Amino acid sequence: MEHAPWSQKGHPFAAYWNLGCAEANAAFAHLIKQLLRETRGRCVLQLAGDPSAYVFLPVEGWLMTAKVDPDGARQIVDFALPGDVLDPASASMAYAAADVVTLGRGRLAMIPREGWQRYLVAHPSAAGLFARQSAARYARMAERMLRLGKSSGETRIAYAICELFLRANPFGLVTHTPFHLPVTQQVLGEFVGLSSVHVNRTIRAMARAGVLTYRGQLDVVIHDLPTLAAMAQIDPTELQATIIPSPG
Amino acid sequence: MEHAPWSQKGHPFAAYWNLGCAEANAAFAHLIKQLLRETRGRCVLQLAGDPSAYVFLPVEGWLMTAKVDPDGARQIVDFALPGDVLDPASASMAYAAADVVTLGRGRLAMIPREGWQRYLVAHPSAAGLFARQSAARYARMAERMLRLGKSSGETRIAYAICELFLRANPFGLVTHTPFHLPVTQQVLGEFVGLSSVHVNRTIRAMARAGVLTYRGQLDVVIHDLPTLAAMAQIDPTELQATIIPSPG
DNA sequence: CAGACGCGTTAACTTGGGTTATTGGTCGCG
DNA sequence: CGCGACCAATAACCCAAGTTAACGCGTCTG
Repeated sequence: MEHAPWSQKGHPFAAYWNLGCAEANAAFAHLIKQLLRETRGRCVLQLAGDPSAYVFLPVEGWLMTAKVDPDGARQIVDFALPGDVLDPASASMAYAAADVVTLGRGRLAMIPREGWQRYLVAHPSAAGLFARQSAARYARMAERMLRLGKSSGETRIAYAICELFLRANPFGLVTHTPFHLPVTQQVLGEFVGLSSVHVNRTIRAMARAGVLTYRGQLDVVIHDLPTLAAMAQIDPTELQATIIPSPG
Repeated sequence: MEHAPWSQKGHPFAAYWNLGCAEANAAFAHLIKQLLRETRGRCVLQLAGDPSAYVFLPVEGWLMTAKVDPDGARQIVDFALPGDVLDPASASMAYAAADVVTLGRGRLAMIPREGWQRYLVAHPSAAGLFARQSAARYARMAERMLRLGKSSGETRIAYAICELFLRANPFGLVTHTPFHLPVTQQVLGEFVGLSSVHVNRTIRAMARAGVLTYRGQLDVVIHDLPTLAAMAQIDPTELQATIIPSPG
């Protein structure tokens, strides 16, 4: 196949949006070609309540959608990993329901919503993939709401790590080898609804129990996936099937 | 306009799915005509993890999507009110991400997912409304995750009542008059992630403060919407615009 | 009609996790 | 190089919400 500008061997992004149809791939490449931009640091792309004209497609690095309450506390609603298409629209479609923020350095495409919708209508295989992504996002949010509402801090954190581990490694459950988790303990706390202090307490306890280790600031090694999965109250294979959209 | 079998004056359901196009309305009526069924009591229509072939459309009464954890604790993920279309699919599309359960007596249509998708492709105005509904659901879940992760019990309960009040009254913010809230305190607790005891404590306190009253078991009268909205940390008009899809 | 059940209500006691504060390490930058 | 910013780590204290238990009421049902 033609080597599209956004394609990269072994990269989740390329695997997701290779639709096995040269025409659709070309249309996709054309859609995002002009729109790639670099990001670094924490950078707000969209504010909740502001007019919303774009969908966001991270190519490298992660995005997050978040909401901030009047006291300044922030809740992360979902992460978008490379290949995910993130539409922050609220019920009115014209305004955003949540903030969109970058995490560290990366590249992303901002695609005008209308262009994106035309692309979906023209390419049913792309529409199918987007529908699977949307269903996956719903399943993830449901799963996380269960943890948020009913589970202990340990379970919430174990679940979050499992989810992000599965999403960051869509091709297999590789343990004993570091995977990159570009979130500080503060951010992890904003994701699971705990203070950063309690995140720290809990992760240290998990490390002491031999479940996982940090290699440097942002790389995690899972030593004992069965125990981690038990803490998270999930079955890894099953969770993968429900929250990871099958590509192409 | 022709009086379709599902149409009913002043009913939210009819307002949502009157697409202002006779052909689309007829196709819609045809789609659900054969599939209406009555429900009563708590009744499980779909189990998480089971094969999922239908989307659910309540016509009278509410549905809920929920997840149950290994200890038997339940978290309600979202409610579906008359006119909402509820697709419980997970990432794989073939299995359900959550349980679907009825609340009390009502009527609903179970539409095979494929038929529903064909209908959306054939009728862009319906697809547009469905997209707005999906965006509204996302906005609601984001808003609720913020409360679930970061807010006090009082705020969560006030928010839940505001959300359901707005959704149950899509045509205006009518206070001082009872509206029907077909959920017990137990269920409300499962919605906001609190024990039923704490839900009771909090609602009694709100009643003592003159914010709202119960008329009978399931009908609520809001006396002081500004205070309730302040407790919920929202602006009612703004919230309405972000979580209620505009009809037709 | 009597029993059982579900629901609302309240009280007494316990605990998980928030809050605040302090220390030390590491990175980026003037 | 030294400063400031950010982050991990840990301790001490406290409170919001969970848990358990008990009682009353309405309603379904055998």
